[in-house]
Order: sequence, then structure tokens, then C-alpha cells
Amino acid sequence: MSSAVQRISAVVAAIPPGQVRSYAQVALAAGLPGRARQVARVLAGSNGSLPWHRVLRADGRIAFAAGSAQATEQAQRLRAEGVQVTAGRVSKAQRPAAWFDQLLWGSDHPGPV
DNA sequence: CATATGACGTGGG
DNA sequence: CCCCACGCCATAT
Repeated sequence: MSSAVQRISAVVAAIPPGQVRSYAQVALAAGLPGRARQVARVLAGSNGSLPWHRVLRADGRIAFAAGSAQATEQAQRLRAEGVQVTAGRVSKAQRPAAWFDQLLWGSDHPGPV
């Protein structure tokens, strides 16, 4: 049987470049609903072989403290993939939830105006 | 076994 | 947008 760590790792590894997911989404996809914190710990313990920079908080904010080396690093990596990051947060259209919204309403819905 | 901690999340003021 | 409280879970002390 695969351990939780392995499943979480697999899910994170499967996130396409230029896209992001929230800790909660990863946990859910890994079959561990509610274990967002465990996802964070797995990433912290990962050696760097995983695209950890594609995992953000549910609100689209980078989980590290603003200004920290880690936060800067993550923002830079995301921009390198075409993800717009402003003030430690991913632009609305690219946020984790947007992925789900589009699935529900499609790409042609009114949107906030 | 009781507390404290954190790369979290949601709801309410 | 800011701040706070509470829930949740694996580890650490």
C-alpha cells in the first residue's frame, strides 16, 4: 500500500507547470480530505524533487512569510512559469479556486466587474 | 498523557 | 482589507 506521503507527493508532482493548487486541494486529490497541514509538512520534508512552488494557500497567497527567502524563491519560480504574482499573491484568474469555478461556470461567465 | 506549534481553512465582525 | 476565533492534524516537548 502507498503511504500518505507517497500519494501527496504524486499529486504534487502531477501539477502542470504554470498551474497552482491549494494545500487543501492536494490533500483532497490524495484521498486525505482535511489534511492540508500534512501536505505542508510533506513538502517541507521533500528534497526538492517536487514542484512545491505550485502549492499555495486557499486564498492564492504564498504560505511563507512575506519577504522571506522562501517566499521570494517561490514567487520567482512561479513567474518563470508565467504565473503572475503580486504582493506575495497569485492573480485572481490563476488562483486555485479559479480552476474549480471554471469547471462549474465555464470560461464565458460574467466574472467580477 | 497534556501542551504547544505550524508551508492550513473557514467564518464572522 | 484587517483582525480574530475556532477547527483540524501530525509532531515535538
